[in-house]
Order: sequence, then structure tokens, then C-alpha cells
Amino acid sequence: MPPRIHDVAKALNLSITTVSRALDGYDDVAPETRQRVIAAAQSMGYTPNRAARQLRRQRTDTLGYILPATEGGFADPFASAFIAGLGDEAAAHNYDLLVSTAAPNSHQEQALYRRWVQGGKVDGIILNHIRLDDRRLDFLTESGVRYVTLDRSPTQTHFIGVEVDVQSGYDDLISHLTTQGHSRIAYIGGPAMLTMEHDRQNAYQNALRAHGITPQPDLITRANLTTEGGYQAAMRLLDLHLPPTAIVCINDLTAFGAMHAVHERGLKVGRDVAVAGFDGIADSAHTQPPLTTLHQPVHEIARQLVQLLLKHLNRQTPDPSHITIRPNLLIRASTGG
Amino acid sequence: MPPRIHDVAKALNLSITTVSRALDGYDDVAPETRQRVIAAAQSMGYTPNRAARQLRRQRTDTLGYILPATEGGFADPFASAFIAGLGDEAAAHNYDLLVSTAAPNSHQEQALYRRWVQGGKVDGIILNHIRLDDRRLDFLTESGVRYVTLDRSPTQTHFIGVEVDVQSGYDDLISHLTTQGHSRIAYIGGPAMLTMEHDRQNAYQNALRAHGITPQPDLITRANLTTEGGYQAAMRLLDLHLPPTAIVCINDLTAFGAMHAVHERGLKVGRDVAVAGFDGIADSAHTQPPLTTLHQPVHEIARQLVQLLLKHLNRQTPDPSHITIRPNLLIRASTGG
DNA sequence: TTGTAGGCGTTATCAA
DNA sequence: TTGATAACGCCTACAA
Repeated sequence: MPPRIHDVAKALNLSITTVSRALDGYDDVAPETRQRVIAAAQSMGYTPNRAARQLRRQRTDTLGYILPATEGGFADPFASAFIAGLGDEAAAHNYDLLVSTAAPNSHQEQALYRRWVQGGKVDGIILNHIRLDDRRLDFLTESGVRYVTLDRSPTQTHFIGVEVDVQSGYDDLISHLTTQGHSRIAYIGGPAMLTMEHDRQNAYQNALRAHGITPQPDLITRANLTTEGGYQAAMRLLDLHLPPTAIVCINDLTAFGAMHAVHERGLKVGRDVAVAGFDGIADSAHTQPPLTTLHQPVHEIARQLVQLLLKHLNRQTPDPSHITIRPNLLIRASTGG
Repeated sequence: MPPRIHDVAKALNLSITTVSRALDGYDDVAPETRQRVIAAAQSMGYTPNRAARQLRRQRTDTLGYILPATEGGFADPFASAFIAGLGDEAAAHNYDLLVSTAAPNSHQEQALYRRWVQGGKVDGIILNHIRLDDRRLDFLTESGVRYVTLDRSPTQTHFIGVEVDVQSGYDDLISHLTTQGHSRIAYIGGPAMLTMEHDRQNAYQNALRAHGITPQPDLITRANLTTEGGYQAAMRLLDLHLPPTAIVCINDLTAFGAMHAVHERGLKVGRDVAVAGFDGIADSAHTQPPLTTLHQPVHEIARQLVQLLLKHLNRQTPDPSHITIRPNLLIRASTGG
């Protein structure tokens, strides 16, 4: 049983009021008294009880993040970097991070948000994997809970969050590929309901057109953001009557799988078929061959999201209400050379 | 402002006592009354305030996990699968999961544990990356906070958690390698302070001796569990006067880096130098060549840990106080064939 | 079967 | 500058 404020007060022959104010830095406490209180609290190992403080202050100093579920919990390097970023920045501001998992659009997901919001477990929420028609956003808005998102929903009028300038990234990438002589450039995306998929596929098509190439439906396919999914989708593409000479993937994991498929068909990645990813996770520098990818600073993005959210919790709307990050094209051997 | 129990009671002309008991499933409530209460709570969207409940019940229904910090938050696929497993199982039992990051042995780490434990933020804690001399365990034991660990510390008298039978795994692996004709088998480990490193390096040496091979100090090196670290460590090994013909790595990421190094030296992984990992993350099936590795079911391990912890919170000690998991050798092309 | 009342540990208002 | 006191929302002995 940890010590209570009461114990500290008794030990010093002071009232709990004084102890509380001394520790919280109010200025109507005698300097000497404050010293004694702080010293005593330190030596007794006193830490305010969070539940009591929450109840009184009507806030939790806790942020929530719901990890988009992945059947069987597959290992996504993006996710851990993202969580680490959220955790680091939250901790830097003395906030805690509550994490849960739930399958998109599931009952559990809905129940989870209810519990968190109506039970007052969190002050604000960070969301990613935003969906084209995302009920979560409506629910949160209705409930008056503040949130920030990575990626912007088309239905979102007041966007607060971080956005990746996918178009500029894909312009760079497609430009690079056409320079290498590619014109049959395929695309492996993610689940259709994600804005991420919508945005990236659009950007891919726009970039193609900007380079005088008409997007071909049979060169556009989808997977599930995993290595295994990328492998299978790439297999399908390579089985086409007229297979692509380059494959652009929605993320690095998908690209890893695509490279494997290319190799298994007896072709050489970079020479016979170019493969590119998106994310720039650390592993991408060490694949065989190293992967050309659009790097986005995941850890930094997560920290920016937390900063935006904290500002949002304090004022009404953070000053720049959203931040745009330009991905950085890393050219490696998987696209020729 | 979400509805309170008071609001529900008023709407039904009942006392808050009755509402509370009806919702909590006490049997001294008239069936009809219970129906009405449940219906009203549902329609009003009532969810008990967590802070108040915690304060009253003196428990939080929250578990804590501190992600071992990684400078810059590099992306570790193990971590996200682990967190997903913790989150899934916790949610299945109506528990929340609090996550934070802190550098091992840092001041922040210590402060974080204090806040969580003494502030009563969590009922129990899950730990991994246990260190040889791990103060966290002493602190938690002293504080009377229940915890479970992945990996067992040598100083731990009452071990509650999950342990991986590394020895049997390395016996299988070394046996496989010697059968392939290897005898100069190197090892790339992790930070020296981790029990994980200690256990795996020991198991590697034991397995070598069991096959009549004397471990050689110059073939044993360490990295930092990342792909980049594995790359550099492997480079050092390949620069030796008498380089190894096989490299055993403490985890898959390290092995990815090692494979890259082998290739960069103009050698072929699997033919000239065998490389093996540990973890069996999804990507390992799709590297070039696919990686031989000791697979451990991360998601399942995480769930078992939560189950053990919850049992520990209810009774004094869970019945089997710990669970041993045998890793499964997946033989792929990175070790020949 | 239902209601009354006290208290979990803090913070904030007010008075001394 | 300090102290008494009333909430915050909920659960649970105890009384009715």
C-alpha cells in the first residue's frame, strides 16, 4: 500500500491542502514549507493516486490509440515504430498512452471506443488507418472527444492531424521508373476501404498520366499490407499475359513479398522487374537487393500527432491544424542500376 | 458530458444503488427492474466512469507494458506482434493495456515504474527484455505489485511467466548445421546485459560442445538486435582471417542484416555462408533467400503472459507458475539446400 | 427487493 | 500562508 497525501501531511504536521499545493507548484506556499514537503514526499515515495486525481480534475492525462487489428497479430514494423513515437512524446509531456486492438468495423471496436470515451478513460485519441466512411470519426465528433488522425478522411471537414504528401512522392517515383525505361508499371495496394489505399492508388494513377501513361486496370491489384499478401498479389501480376516490368507497392512489407515472388519466377529484381515500396522501414536497406522506397519518418510523424493532440486539448484548435510531410525517395538497387 | 449513473437512476425513478447492482449482475434485483435498467443504460449510452470505479474498487482493470526503448524508435516487428497479443488478450478480459517506452536503466524508466505503481495506474505489469541484474523486478517485488516476465532472470526466485526453451532450439539448429558440414559456426548476439543474450549465447555454446565443437571467442560477437547491427557485426565476422561458414543470429532482424553483409561480400547465402535467425517473423519467409529460423509464436506468448498475470491477480500464484515454449526450427534456403 | 449513507484520495473554494 | 470542507462518480455495508 503506497503512501497517501494524508501520510505525508501527518508526517510533517501539515494539512493535506498545503502538501497538495506545495507539490503542485502553487505560489502561495512558503518556500521553506515547500522544501520540506518535497523532501518528505520524495523520501516516502509518494506519488498522487491517479484515479483520485482524475476524478477530481475531470481529466485523465492519458491518450488512447487503437492498433488496427491484424488477424493473428502479424508483425508490422510500422506499428511498433509508430507506438514508440506516440509513447515517447506522450511520456515527454507526462501523459500515458492506452493501447488496444480491435478489428476494423467490428463490434468490439465500437465497444472499445465507447468504453474509452464515455468511461472517460482518455482525454484524446490518435487514429490511423482511416477509412473512407469512418464511423469512428463521427462518433468521436458527436461525443465531443478530441482526436487527431494520420491521413485525412474525405468526409472530414476539420482535419487535425498529419498528412503525407503521397502525390509528390509518387511523382518522384514514377519519374524515376520511366527514366529507367519502364512503362508497364503495376500497383499493389491495400484494403479498399482505407483512405490510404484510395489516396495512394489515385496518386499512382495521376503520376502515370502525368508521364503520358494510361493506367491499366489489370495492372492494379490489392493485397492486405503484409509480406504474404504482397507475395501472392505479385504472383498474380507476373502470371498476366503481359506482365509488368515494374511493381509499385503500397508499403514496404508488400514490396518484400513482391520481390520474393519475382525471384521465385526466376527473374531478377532490379534487372528484369523493378520493385518499389513505401515507408522506408529500417529493414528495407538490407533486403536482397536493397529496396527503393518512399521514406516517411514514422517516429517523427507519431510525435507530431501527439503534439497536435496536446495543443488541441489545450486550446480550441492547434495553430497549423495539420502538418504535411513529404516522403523522401530512396533509390536503391531494386529499381535497376 | 456523458451520462452518469445518477442520470440513469433519475430517468427510471430508481436509486443509484439499484441501478449499480442491476448493471453489475447482483441477484438481489427484480428481473423486471434489471431489464428496465439495462435498457435505459443502453439507450442513454451510459458507461461507468473508470476513475470513480477505480477509486472505489481500488483496482484499475489496467495492465502495463513498457516497450524497451530503441533510440529513434526503430521498427521492430516482434514488438508490434507482442503488443497486439497483449492487447487482444487484455481486451478479451475487459482489461486495458497501458504502454510506454523508456530506455533501459534510465531515470525515466525508473520514474515511469514509480508513477504506475505508486500512482496505482495498473494492477499488474508485463515485462520483457529482462536484464541480468534487473532492478525493476526488485522494485516491483518490494512494492507488492504483481508482474509476469518473458524470460527468466537468474536472480528470480519465484518465476511467473513464459520461458522459451532456447537450448532445445539451438540443439536442433546446430545439429542441422553440422549435418550440412559446418563447423566454423559464428554467433551474433544482443546487448550483454540481457538475459536473452546470456541464455542464447550459452545455449549456442552448449549445443556446439554437444556436437564436439569447441566454441571460439573470435566467432562470438554482439550487436543491438537490429538489422543494421546485424549487418555490421557480420561484416566484422567476414573480415576475420578464417571467417565462419555459418552465422547464428539472436533474432531475425540481425539475420537479415547478416544476409545482406554476406551478399555484399560477393558470397552467396546458403551456399557459401549459412545464416539462421530466431523469432520466425512473417517476413523471414520472404527474404532472399528465405531465412532458416527458430520460430516462436509471439502473439500466443503474449496472450499466455496476460493469462498468467490475470490468474496471478486473482489467486496468489497461478497453478503452473510458468510456461515453457519450445521454438520450432524452420529450415529454409538460407542454410543450404 | 430497494434505498440511505459513507468513503475511496485528490483538488479547489473559502475562511481563518 | 495555512487549514477545514465540499465535491468528483461509484460501490457496498447496512437499514428499511
